[in-house]
Amino acid sequence: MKIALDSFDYKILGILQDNAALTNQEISERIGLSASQISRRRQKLEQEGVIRRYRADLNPQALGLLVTAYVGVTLGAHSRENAARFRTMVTAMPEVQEAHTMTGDVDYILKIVVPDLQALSRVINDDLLPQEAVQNVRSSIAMETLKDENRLPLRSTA
Amino acid sequence: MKIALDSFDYKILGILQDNAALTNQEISERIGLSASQISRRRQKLEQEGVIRRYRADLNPQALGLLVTAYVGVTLGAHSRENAARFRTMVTAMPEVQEAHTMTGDVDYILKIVVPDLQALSRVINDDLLPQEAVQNVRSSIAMETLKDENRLPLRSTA
DNA sequence: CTATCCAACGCAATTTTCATGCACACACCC
DNA sequence: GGGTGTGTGCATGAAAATTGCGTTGGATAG
Repeated sequence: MKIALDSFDYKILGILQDNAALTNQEISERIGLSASQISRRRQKLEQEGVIRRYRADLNPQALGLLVTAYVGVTLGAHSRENAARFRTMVTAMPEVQEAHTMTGDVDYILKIVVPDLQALSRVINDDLLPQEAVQNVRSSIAMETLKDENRLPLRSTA
Repeated sequence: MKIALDSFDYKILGILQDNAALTNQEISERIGLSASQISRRRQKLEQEGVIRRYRADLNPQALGLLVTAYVGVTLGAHSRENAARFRTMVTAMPEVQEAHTMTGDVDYILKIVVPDLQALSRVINDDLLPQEAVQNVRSSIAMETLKDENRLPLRSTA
């Protein structure tokens, strides 16, 4: 199933990506399309899976989550089961916001958000390092976040 | 101004963080508080800045954004202006989802999302490397994303 | 122990927003 | 030229959010 999006769809996505609290009427006024059409197009986009869901974007500072860190994990040449266990574990850890397998010298990169450095240390020493599969862990702490919008770049063409 | 949150607030935040499309009535049923109170508490949380905004979470695959990369940037010992220019530039680049200044041997980590490897190469060679301040760039590509929910870990206490 | 106060609560009424049936317009194909 | 299909705006009915209001419960002071 091919998904065809026109420029109205892109405009709607671009707006909703920044502010999903706008009413269809407000979106309507910004892009010059009736509110009912906005509604129908949104339904389509949701059904097609282009819009995965709607989320509240919380302020980490206000919640006492002051430390963001990127942790590079290297796995040893271990059993498939241990590696699988590592992935399951990491996926289930609430402090881990993102986890990717990477090309290059590091196998995994984890984005971790915690209240303070002590909590980071706990996560690394108690949760990550004890795992069989883990050979090495290198963490780097974000001192200042310049940008963290997780806004996808929508191609302007079409 | 100290922000005091009780367990109802945490429950609301936890739910909205996963699904902001739920009605107050539905949230009400899940946590045992009337819909009108959910509404009032949400207003308070929004006003206090705990809830920053509501966003549509888009599917990168469906939009042809197939490549996620983490790029570590090292700055040379250059002028303050060049460094500032770098930060401005990076903040304005749509492909850059996140940008953090880091502790350790790398000055910045950028999370970049692009359609393909060619586009990544373009970003690095045309946008990043030509900058005065930039000394070195090392990129690592995400082969598989295990987790990318950007869900903050809300402390269960209180 | 009781009176008072204040914040939080639920209910119900109001207002806003959403969803959909319907008729029309435009483009494309036969 | 006529028919078909997709997309559109308008208007209506349904659903949801918001808010006024009276009440409740817990803390504090007398």
